[in-house]
Amino acid sequence: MSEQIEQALEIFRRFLKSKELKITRQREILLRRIFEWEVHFSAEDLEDRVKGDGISKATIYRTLQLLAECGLISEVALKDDRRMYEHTYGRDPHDHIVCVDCKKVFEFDGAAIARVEAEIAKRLGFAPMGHRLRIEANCEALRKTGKCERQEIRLG
Amino acid sequence: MSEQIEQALEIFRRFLKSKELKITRQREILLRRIFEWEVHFSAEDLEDRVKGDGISKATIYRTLQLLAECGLISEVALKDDRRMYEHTYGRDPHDHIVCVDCKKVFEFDGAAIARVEAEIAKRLGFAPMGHRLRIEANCEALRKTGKCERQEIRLG
DNA sequence: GTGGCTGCAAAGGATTTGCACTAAC
DNA sequence: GTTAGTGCAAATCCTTTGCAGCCAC
Repeated sequence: MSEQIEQALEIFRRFLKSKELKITRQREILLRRIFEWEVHFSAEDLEDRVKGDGISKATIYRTLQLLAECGLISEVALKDDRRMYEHTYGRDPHDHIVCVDCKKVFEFDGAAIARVEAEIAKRLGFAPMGHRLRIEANCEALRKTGKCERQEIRLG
Repeated sequence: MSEQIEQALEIFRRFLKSKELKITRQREILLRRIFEWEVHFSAEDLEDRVKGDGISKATIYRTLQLLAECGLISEVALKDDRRMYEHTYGRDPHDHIVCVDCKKVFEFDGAAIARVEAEIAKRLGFAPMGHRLRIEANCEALRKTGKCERQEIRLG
C-alpha cells in the first residue's frame, strides 16, 4: 500500500517536471493524504485531512486540478452540490451506485458501461474519452436482508 | 405537438392540485415555453425564453424543481457548471454523449444502460431509481467524414 | 536569482432564501 | 378571506482568482 503511494508520487513528480512545475511540500503531502485515506473525497474532506499541515484551501483546489490532469485521481459524479474525487491509480475501472436515502456508495465493475461507451462512440465516429455515471437506487431492501456481496463505501 | 403541451399541462395541474399548490400564470407559461423549445436547457436559457413575460429568476428555479418532482422534466448531466434539464414527457428513455471540444450533444437509446442499472441494483438488492450518465468523446472524426446517423442537438 | 507557488482575502457565479405584497381558490 | 406564490434583493456556498511574499531549483 505505501508502495503504491511512492509509485503515485513518482508519477506525480515526473508529471510536474514534464510541465516545468515544482515539487512542493504541499503537493507531496496532499498526494499522500489522498492515497492514505478513503477512496472518495471532496475538497473539503481533503482540507480536513491536512488540518495542521498548514495548507490553504486555494492550494488544495489547485492541486486537485493537477492530480486530475495527471490521471492519478478522477472526478466522480457522487454528489450534485460539490465535486467529488477518487484516486484511480492502481484501481480497476468501475462505476458507482448511490442510495438516495442513506447516501452509501457501492462500486461495480465498469466493463459493461465501457462497452456501451465504445459502441456508441464507434457508431457515431467519435473517439471515446470516458464517461461519468451515477446510478441511483434505494437500498432499503438491502438493509432488510443484509445480503450484500460488495464493499460499502460511506460518504463523509 | 401542441397536443403534447396540453397533456403535460394537464399532468402538471393534477400534480399541483394533489399537493394543494396553485396553478399560476407563471407556472403555466414556464411549462409551455419548456415544451415549445429545444429539448435541453438551463435555468438561464429558460429565463431568456420568458423575457417579457415578467417572471423572476426565483420563480424559474422554484418551478423547475416542481416540474422535475412531477416527472415532466429531468436533470441531465450535460454540464458541470450549471444544471441542465430536458423535457422527458412523451420521449423514449435515452442517454447522452457530448463532444468535449465542440460541445455538441447526441442522444442514444437508453436500453443498454437501463439493463446495467437493473442488473446491478438486483445484485445488490437495491430498488433502482434511475441514473445520470454523460459519455464524453471527441467528434473530430465525425466532422471529417460527415457521416452521422443521429440527430444533433447543440447546447446554447 | 528567477519563476513558479502559496496563503489570504476578495471575487465569481449558480442557486436558494427571507420577506412584504399579490394572486389563486 | 385564507393560503400559497411571486419578485426583489440579499444571502449561500463551492470554487476561482489577484496579489504580495516565499520557496524550489
